[in-house]
Amino acid sequence: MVLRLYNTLTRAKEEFVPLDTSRVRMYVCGPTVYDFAHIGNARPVIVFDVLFRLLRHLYGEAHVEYVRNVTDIDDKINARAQERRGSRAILDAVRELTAETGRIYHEDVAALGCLPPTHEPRATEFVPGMIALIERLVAGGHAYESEGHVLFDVSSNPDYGKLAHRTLDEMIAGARVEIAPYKRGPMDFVLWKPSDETLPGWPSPWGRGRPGWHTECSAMSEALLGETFDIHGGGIDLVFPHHENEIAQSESAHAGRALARVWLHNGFLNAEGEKMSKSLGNFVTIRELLADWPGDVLRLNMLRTHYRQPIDWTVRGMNESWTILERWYEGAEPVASRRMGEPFLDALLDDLNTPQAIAELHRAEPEELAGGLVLLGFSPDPGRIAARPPIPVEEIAHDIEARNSVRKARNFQEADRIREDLATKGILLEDNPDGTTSWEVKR
RNA sequence: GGCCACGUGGCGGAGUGGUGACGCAGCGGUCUGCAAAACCGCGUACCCCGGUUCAAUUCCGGGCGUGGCCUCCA
Repeated sequence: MVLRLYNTLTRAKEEFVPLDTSRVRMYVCGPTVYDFAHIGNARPVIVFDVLFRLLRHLYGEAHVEYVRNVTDIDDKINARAQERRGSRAILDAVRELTAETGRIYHEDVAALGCLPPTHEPRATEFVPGMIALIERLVAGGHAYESEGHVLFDVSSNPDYGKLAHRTLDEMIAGARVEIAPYKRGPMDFVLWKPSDETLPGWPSPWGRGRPGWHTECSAMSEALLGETFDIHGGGIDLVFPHHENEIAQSESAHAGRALARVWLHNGFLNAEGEKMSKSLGNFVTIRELLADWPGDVLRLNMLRTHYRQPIDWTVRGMNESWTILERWYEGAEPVASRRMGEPFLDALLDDLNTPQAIAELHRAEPEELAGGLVLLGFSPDPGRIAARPPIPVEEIAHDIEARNSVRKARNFQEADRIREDLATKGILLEDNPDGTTSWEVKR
């Protein structure tokens, strides 16, 4: 049983060997809490939840540590809080916004069947560690102060670009943005920036200010997982600059010792063939989807595509996922079973090939089906994906009764009329072999 | 402009140097008053052009197309 993972750092599938099998460590970049999470944000959460579950299966539940941070220091948060602060202090508005958004996020992600991570650090709890990290970088000649900012000197890190697989020259050649006057090098990035009285800020050797985004993850991962850990994950758009910069600052602060050994990145998600964006109006939140679809359906729909491939998120696809899940949940043995098929597990071990694993589930015996579903984070219980209860159940029962009595009288014309009538309301009748009639919602 | 992915049947989606994964839809059958569900059966797909090879969808080169990153972004 060998787990192989595609490492962005080497661009190859590698055998996964933890530094310490009694403490397997994974860090995944979590949400910036200023707005509802959209379905694209759900992809890494679900993908890395599956990996978390697989690692727990392989190494034992007590031996896997999963950290997913919450970014609650950010200029988008400040801007949003400013809009809705009213007469309150900005800090109160920020606190309220991040607390509320964080709560919604947790509800959404739980509905998608994701386990809580082992640790969920918030940036505001780790500011002293960030300052200490920056001080180390300044002392080591990797960072400099300029106009109240502290910047990372990219030229001090010969490895810079190793994750993105791009040289400094290539990046500078492709730069499309004006270079801030306080930067020495065009690719230098901010570790610390000044805050005026209207913004959240913390005292520091460089005055009252706040950390840059990349700094948060470096400080929190070090505090909770140590200098070097096993897996660092996130969306593919984070490869550059976020993860590249995390590597640069962490490894510069740690005498070149690796930040993470394996870097994993999930692909992007499009909606109905188009990039999801607010301007196109196809920006769909997890919350909105959960109003119309069971969380398990969204989860399966996500897992039917390999995590590194792009997904085209469509209503058609979700309907298909729902159909599959209904059949599975009816056929799966009660959840007590934890047995799973070898081909199923082999598929997951091969760089988390969930589409292949799902194909194996279609071939599996009921007990193995249940075991596989549980490992993937599903709850094989028909009630969990039962039709929502919008339906006038009593009225339907009454109609069915009426229909069955005319059927007994062999008045099939009237029986079919009742069936048609219900069908126009989206209710599909099924006459079972034992003489009973059941119904379901037609989609 | 620079860097990087991807292009498989009606649709979704794995995979492989040589017998058409798997699912959804569709069609045929069993069953049924008729349906539905369930079960059984049915499909000669790999963007184009070259090259390597006994053999390429799979490897190499070129082309076309789609998408991503280079700026906040999962």
